[in-house]
Amino acid sequence: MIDIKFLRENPDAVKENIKKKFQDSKLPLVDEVIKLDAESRAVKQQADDLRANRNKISKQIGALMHQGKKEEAMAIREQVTKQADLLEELEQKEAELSSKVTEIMMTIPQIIDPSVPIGKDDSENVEIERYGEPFVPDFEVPYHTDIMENLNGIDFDSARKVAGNGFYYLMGDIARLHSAVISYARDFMIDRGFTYCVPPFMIRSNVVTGVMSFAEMDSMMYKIEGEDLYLIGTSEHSMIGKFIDTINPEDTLPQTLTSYSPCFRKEKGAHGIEERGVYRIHQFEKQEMIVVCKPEESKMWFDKLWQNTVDLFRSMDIPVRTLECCSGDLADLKVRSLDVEAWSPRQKKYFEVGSCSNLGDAQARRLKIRVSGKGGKYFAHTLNNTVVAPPRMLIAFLENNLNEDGSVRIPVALRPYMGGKEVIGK
RNA sequence: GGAGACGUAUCGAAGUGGUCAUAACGGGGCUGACUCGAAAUCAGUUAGGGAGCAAUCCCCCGCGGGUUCGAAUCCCGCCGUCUCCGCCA
Repeated sequence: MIDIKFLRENPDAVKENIKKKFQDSKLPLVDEVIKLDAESRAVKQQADDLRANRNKISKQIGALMHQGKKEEAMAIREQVTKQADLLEELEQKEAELSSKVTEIMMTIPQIIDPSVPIGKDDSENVEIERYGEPFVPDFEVPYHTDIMENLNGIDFDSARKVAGNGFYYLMGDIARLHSAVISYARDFMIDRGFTYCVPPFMIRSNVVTGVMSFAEMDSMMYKIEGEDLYLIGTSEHSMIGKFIDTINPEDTLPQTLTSYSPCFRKEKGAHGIEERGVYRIHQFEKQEMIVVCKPEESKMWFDKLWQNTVDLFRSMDIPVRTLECCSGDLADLKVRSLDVEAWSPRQKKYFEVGSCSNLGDAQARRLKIRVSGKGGKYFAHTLNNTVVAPPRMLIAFLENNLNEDGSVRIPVALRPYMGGKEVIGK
C-alpha cells in the first residue's frame, strides 16, 4: 500500500509504475482515487464542522442545566436535533468514501525498486548469479520419491488413507534428515545474529486479512471450524502479526528474527497439489527469517537475507542460483524480490527453494508498523525470506548427494544433527 | 467448560450522564536549576490518528454497535486479562 499523499502529489510516477508492471487496466484508478479522496476529505470537513457545532451546543446545554435553566436548554437543543439527519447522512457518506479509497489504494502497487528488471511474467525473470557447479552424475538420478522409497523414507499410501492427497509420512533416516535440516538451519541463523522464535501456528481472521489479500486467503488458508482461527501458511504471518499496530523505538531496530513453524496450505487453484512427490503439499515445515528495520537499511538487509539462504544451501553441497523477479512477476506489495533456486541434476534445471522479499513500507503502512525516533514517527520497512523449507529442499538434497548405489552422502555440516552419520543407505 | 472481577497515557490509578482527555493523584522518563559531581529538592516537560497554509477543529477511555442534545460513565455483542473450581501435556 502506498501513501495517498504521495499518489496525490505524484500521480504520474504512480502511473508510470503501474505501466512497468503491465497492469494498464489499473491506470484509471489513479485519477479516480484522487477524485474520491478529495470528495472524502470535503465530506469529512463538513461533518467535522457539524460535530464541532454539536459539541459546542451540548456544552452550553450542560452549563444551562447546571444553572437550572431548563427551558433555555431545551430551546437550543432544537438546533442539534435539526442538524442530526444531515450529520448522519454525511457520516454514512464519509464511511462509504473512505472505504472506497482504501479499497482502491490496496490495489495500487508499491513503487518498485529502480533496479527491478522490466518484464511481463516469470519467464522474464533474470538470473543474477550461480553458486557452485551444476553437476550431473553419469548415472541416472531417480525421481526424488523413488530415492526416498528406496531408503524406506516415505509412505504416501498410509498418508492418503489418513489425511488424503498432499500429505506424507516421512520415515526413518529421511524423517531424521528433515529434522536435522531444520535444526541446522535454526542454528545457522542464530549464529548470524538472528533471534530464534516459535510463533503461534494459528492466527485470527483480523491478522489474516491484514497480512494477505482475499484471493490469497481463499486459496491458501485452512480455517478452524467454529473458531475465529486459521492455520498459518507460513510463520511470516504470525511473525509480522506480532508487529501489527506497534510503535517501535528506533533503538529497538532492526528486529531480526528467525522462526520455525509448520505451514499449511490448501494450494487451491493455479498449481494444485503435485500428484507424486513433496514439491507442493498441504503441510510442510519451514525455517523463516523476517526483518523489521529503518527505511534506509532495508536495501542492505535484503542482500544479507538472500545471501543467508545461498550460504546455507552451499554448506550442504547444493548448487544454487539467484533469480531476480521482473516487474510483472512482482507481487503488488513488494519493492523487490529474489528467488533462490536449487539445482536439480535429474531435471537438469534449477527450481525454487526460497523467496526473499523487500516490502519497503507497504506492509508496514497497511499494518501500522511504525518507528519512533528523534525525527518523529515513520513507517518501518519489512522484509522476509525463506531460510529453508525441508520437504522441498530434500528434493535438491537427495538428488545432489546421491551415490550410484542409492545411498546418500551427509554433508559435514549436517552430520552432528544426524548422529555423526556420513551416509544413509539401506 | 463453570463462577467471579477487571480493561483509562510509559506504569499504578481516580473519574459511574455535562463545566474531565494531555485526562486528578502517585511513580517512571526527559530537560533545566541547585551541586565539584551525584543523591535529595524545586521548576518545566512527557499518548496516538485525521483535516487545514495557519488559527483551529474532528476522532480516540479494549473493539464494534445502540440510547441521548451530550457517553469513559447506561444498554447489547465481541475480544482480552486475572482469581477460584473442573479438566488436561
